[in-house]
Amino acid sequence: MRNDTQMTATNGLEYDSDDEFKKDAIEFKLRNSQREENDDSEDNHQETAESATGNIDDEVDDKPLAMDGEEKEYEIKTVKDYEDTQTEKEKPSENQQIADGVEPSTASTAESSLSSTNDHEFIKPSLPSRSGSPIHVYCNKDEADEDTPGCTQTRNFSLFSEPDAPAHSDESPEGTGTTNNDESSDEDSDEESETEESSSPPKRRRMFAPDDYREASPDKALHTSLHHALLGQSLTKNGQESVDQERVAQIIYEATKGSAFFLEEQRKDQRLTEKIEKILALKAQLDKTGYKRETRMADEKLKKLEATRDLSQIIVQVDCDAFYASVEELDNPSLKEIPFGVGQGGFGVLTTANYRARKFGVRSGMAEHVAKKLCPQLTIIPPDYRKYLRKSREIRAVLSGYDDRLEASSIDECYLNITDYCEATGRDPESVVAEMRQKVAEATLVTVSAGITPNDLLSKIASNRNKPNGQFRVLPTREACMEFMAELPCRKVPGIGKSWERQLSAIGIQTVRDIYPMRGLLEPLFKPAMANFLLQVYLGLGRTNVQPSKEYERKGVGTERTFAAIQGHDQLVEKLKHIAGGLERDMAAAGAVGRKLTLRLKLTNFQAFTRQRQLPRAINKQEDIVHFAMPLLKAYEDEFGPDLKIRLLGLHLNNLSPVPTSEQSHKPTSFYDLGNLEADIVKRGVNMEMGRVPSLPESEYADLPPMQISPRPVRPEKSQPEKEEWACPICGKGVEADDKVFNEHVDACLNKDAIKEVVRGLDDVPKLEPPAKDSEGEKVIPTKKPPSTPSKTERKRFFDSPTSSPSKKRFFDSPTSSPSKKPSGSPAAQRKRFFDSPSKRDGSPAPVPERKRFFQSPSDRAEKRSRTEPPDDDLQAALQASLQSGEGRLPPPPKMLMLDKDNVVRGPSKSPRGKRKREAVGLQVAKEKGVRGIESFFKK
DNA sequence: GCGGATCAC
DNA sequence: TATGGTGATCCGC
Repeated sequence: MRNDTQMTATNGLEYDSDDEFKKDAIEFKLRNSQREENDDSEDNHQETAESATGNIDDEVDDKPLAMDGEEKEYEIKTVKDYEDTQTEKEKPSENQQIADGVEPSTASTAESSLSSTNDHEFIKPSLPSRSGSPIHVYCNKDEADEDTPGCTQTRNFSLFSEPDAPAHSDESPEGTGTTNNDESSDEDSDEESETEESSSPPKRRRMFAPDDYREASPDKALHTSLHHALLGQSLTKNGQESVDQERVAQIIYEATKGSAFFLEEQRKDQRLTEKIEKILALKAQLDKTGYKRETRMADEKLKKLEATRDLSQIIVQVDCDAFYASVEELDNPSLKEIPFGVGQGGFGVLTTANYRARKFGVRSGMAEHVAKKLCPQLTIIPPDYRKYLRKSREIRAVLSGYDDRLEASSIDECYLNITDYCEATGRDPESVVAEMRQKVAEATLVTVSAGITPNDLLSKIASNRNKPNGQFRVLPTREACMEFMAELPCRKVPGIGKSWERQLSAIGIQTVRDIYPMRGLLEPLFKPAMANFLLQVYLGLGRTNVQPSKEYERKGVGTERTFAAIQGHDQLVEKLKHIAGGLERDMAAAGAVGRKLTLRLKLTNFQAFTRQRQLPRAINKQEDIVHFAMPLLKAYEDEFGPDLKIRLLGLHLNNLSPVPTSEQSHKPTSFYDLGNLEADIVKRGVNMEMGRVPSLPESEYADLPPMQISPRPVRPEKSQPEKEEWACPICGKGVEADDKVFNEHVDACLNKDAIKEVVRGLDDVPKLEPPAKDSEGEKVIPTKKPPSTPSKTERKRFFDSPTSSPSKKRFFDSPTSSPSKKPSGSPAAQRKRFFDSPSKRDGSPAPVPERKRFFQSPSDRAEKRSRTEPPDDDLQAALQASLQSGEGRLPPPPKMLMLDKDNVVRGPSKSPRGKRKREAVGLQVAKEKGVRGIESFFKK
């Protein structure tokens, strides 16, 4: 029954539709359009246009890099489909509780066999330390992974089957010389993973060990590491599981090789390699001298952290499946049958790709030209952020029925605390979430995945576990949480990216479980913050407070743009003014002024630099920005000379404080006086009438509500008259300094007809009454709001702002963390932010930070972009501007060395920075002059 | 405090 | 021909 629904005909890639996007879409019409992506003729080397570019013809092949039972997946689920499958699958299992007894060993054996048989020697075959404690399994469905104790998962419909096993086994490596050997053992591993596919954790089919380079020859090391680096950060995303990553890596490598971008990646990778070598040296030393004391200290730390564990909350993370792609498919169902990505086409990067495209190894964040090599028939359609935003709000409207204080962490992700809801309704979390997802699917036709656990960290990871269209629960027990984390490859942990993955791998930490034996080394080898973070990860701790994003304080506002290389004072200044203009708009929208200005630029060789200065006064106007930025620019010009050639320029303002109200409320000059999101939308509407909205370079937070900006003298705050009033960003009037009162007032302002009219339906989180009213017609979801108990409500009101993007900071901010941490924010923020203490949760009214105000900010970057945008000049910038979102982001770190080493050092300043910069110049100049030997250039 | 790096999305 | 933008944190110096 899994494939029933679909079976898509893959051919006829031609757009049959007349959809609007067709016009604008930049499509890379597949050359062999008649070819099915499934074409099995293995040896078809595409001799398509790519050949022009040479090199990789032999490696490329039009067939997907994975071929398993693909076809079924991509169908967009209709409500009907949903219901059908839903009933059969979920029904029976719901609530079914298969308790207990599965020996943990099940999992560990499966896992170890997996890792040991796999091609990666780098995965420790170890994993001995398994708490022998009995664990119980709580499964909902047949395919539930029995190896994940304490967890339950549900997949409602099988349209999206688990990524099946890869089938490419045979034609493995071959490819290019460098990388294969060591990894070539993967034939068998493929087999293995095939059979064990259903087993444990997310596939760990990484083809390149981040650090096995150490065992390889230098040359090979370079390639191995670099390949891995070039795979990009969305490697771990869904839809990639069955892809032959090695081949993908090879193609990417070939397509990238030699470019400026590539060279910079190499440089970065080399720096990291050196850093790791130092770490290893230190480790060797510690191994010799022993580190028992450190281990003891780590144990102490663990004990303290353990004491902060809070299992009382039910935190749900909801994540849309291939969001942008899904929305596009809704508009144009024919897209379901072809591999496509959302991007500007031609020379940008993809913001997302549908599952069909992912089969080819295409991922978000990937350069479009590279994606095209991986999948010649890939169609690229331009993004329509308004559309996504609308859909996003529809989804939130449904979700808000379960937690009206949900936290939107991005356009397609939300955190909810459904503790109250479950309590009030007496329902079980899983059925609640299943229902929630179903309602979302019915109302919006978009499927979402969810993670149900005691905290945000676990939920974030869990929601990915059974994606797409599935849910996964980790029971609120210490054992379940730890087991869940234990088997996880570190890279899956939010906060651990490419760099940390390599560093950890280097000292033998591949999975979270491996952290424990190394606990004593963490602090000495890494920094306290990271050490602390890792211990929390090991314990499976995370934050349990969920609150509207707007309650987080904003720290800075910035604008930057990439463009065709420019050079020369005049051009630089002109560009600077342009960027400053954009920043002024963003600042206006943010209702802020800043006292620290940062100028950032990227040379044509991709090396980036920043320089900042404190300002004599807070500013937010283009004129001032340009004025104060000029010296910074000048400094660069002086340093680099007339050869300074850049591809990106950016300006950022930090140390924000709200625009003086006097100033603020009296300038009806622009839409921004409305001071918020809605204003932007209004403006956008205007733009709309004039035609296409300039590519909104959306980014994830596009839809985030305004954040707060504390009044500046946050720190000292002496003379601050007690906060009796807060200024309403809309009407400018002072309002009682009470969260509730204030927000109500703001809401009221926002509801004013004029604005409301235009913006209707676009509220951050639409009110509950008319939930899905305008959604696809029929089904109106009666998302009745759960009667929230006062006490819990109080919990939610907790305001202790984690000063920042909650998702990041929390990691390094342990409850017990060192006192040193700067409270960045009002003193009130000094309190622990991320781990609510039980007492707080239970009602103590959140202490309101001093003079907290509700200032709007360009929370919605999409919109910001839309207004800010392409003042003619750079079309390119506009294109570039449109970016990523729904999914991954850019390529990661890199690897090997190249020039330098030695030389370069000469010259006056020996400061590392100076050194680097000169090197940069040298490179740039050398390149321009066609100088071959960098050394010689410098020496002369 | 600054500049570089890393990370998320 | 040719790899984004925004915001935030941490680290080394």
